[in-house]
Amino acid sequence: MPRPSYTEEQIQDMEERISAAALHVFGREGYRNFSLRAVAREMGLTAPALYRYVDNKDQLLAELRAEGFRRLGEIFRKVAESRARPLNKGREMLRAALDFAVDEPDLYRIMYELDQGEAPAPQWVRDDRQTTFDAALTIAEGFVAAGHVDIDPLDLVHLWWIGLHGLASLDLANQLDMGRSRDELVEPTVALMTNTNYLKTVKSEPARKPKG
Amino acid sequence: MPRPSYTEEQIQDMEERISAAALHVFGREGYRNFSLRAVAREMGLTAPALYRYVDNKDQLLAELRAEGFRRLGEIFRKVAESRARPLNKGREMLRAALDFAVDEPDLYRIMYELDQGEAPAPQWVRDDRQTTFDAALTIAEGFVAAGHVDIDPLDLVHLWWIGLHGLASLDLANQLDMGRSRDELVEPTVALMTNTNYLKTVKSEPARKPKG
DNA sequence: GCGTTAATTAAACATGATTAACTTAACGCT
DNA sequence: AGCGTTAAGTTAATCATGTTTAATTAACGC
Repeated sequence: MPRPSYTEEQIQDMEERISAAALHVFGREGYRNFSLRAVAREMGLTAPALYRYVDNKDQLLAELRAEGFRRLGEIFRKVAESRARPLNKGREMLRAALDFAVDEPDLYRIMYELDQGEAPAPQWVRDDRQTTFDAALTIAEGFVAAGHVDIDPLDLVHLWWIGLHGLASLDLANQLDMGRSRDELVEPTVALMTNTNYLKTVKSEPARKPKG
Repeated sequence: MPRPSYTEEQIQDMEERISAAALHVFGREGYRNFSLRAVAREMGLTAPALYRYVDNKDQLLAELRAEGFRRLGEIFRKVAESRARPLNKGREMLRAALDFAVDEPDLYRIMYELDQGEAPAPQWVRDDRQTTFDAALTIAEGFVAAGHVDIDPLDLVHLWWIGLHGLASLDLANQLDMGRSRDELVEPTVALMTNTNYLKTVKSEPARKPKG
């Protein structure tokens, strides 16, 4: 006899509309001025109404972050399933991830600039991240298995991740204004990260004691 | 006959106390909860009092950012002036910068996570950043001049910067929880960034068309 | 103590996150 | 049609924030 709750579809639709609006607001207002009220305004609602679908601001951002990782994972999986040679799969993956950062700067920012020291990401976000990472790891394993390099695949993904994120992050932070642009750096970075000579010797470097 | 203004020293002292308090608060509260009022409380003042020394919140953060770049530049210059061989200078620089990020995580975060898309850094901050970058460039030039690699020094510093920031940033964002820790990645990263075989071939890689 | 002006505070305003209380709308039932 | 029930949404309220304006206090030379 009571008014029925929204169906699962309706709720999901609502959540998607909120995500879309949030992303839109984030892109327009930036990190500092991103507010739930603005998201609500964007949707023609009042802010408290959002609380029926979102626990709080952090959770909404976490939602977006998880979605970002999922999308990136999808991209990785597509590369992994392509019939390119392992060497090129590695390179394509790096380029694709950089493209993702350029195409979805807001999403990328949310993915990586959020839990900096503050509350760590909730487990379900980490799970999505792990899945994405695993897809990349698969590609690295193929790369190593093809005999291109002599390195633990897990080390290799990490190095890829570092190069990838370093370039993407500096670019999005508008710090690449010192003589070389992102476009000029993509290929050198990709080359460095997948240069087989380079990587073969990484392991044989004499160990240095860390720090002081 | 009127009460005299603070001397230059007093003002500078005040500014330093504000910076110190701000950094302290930032470290304690994180980015999201960093507030001028908290800084004022920390100093036993009220928030409006700060406005005599600081234009606004953004400017205070910009101040900290500039100081961060200056400190990092000091570190680079020390390495540059050491009598190590050019190859090792490059490696020491990378390690020193990573140490800096670990020792001053708050400063590092402010340096790189701030003007993400929003208002770009004011010119005086960029100037300090440029000076720091130039110090690193000097080291890269020595590295190249020593014949270790065949690459434009400007490209090389950028690659260094990318690797450096990639690792530091992922670490500070608490994202290195997927099998390899920061400590385990420092040396492989440094090695990759200064491996002479690796870099010699970067230039000769066939160019790929960027993006789509 | 007095006048003057710097340093600081108290008050105020606008915006934000979040919660609580209220209103409205949509159903099943009679 | 009207009632009971409950979901969805709104309004009102609380508290923290950045920032500005109007006091207030403090330190000096006289």
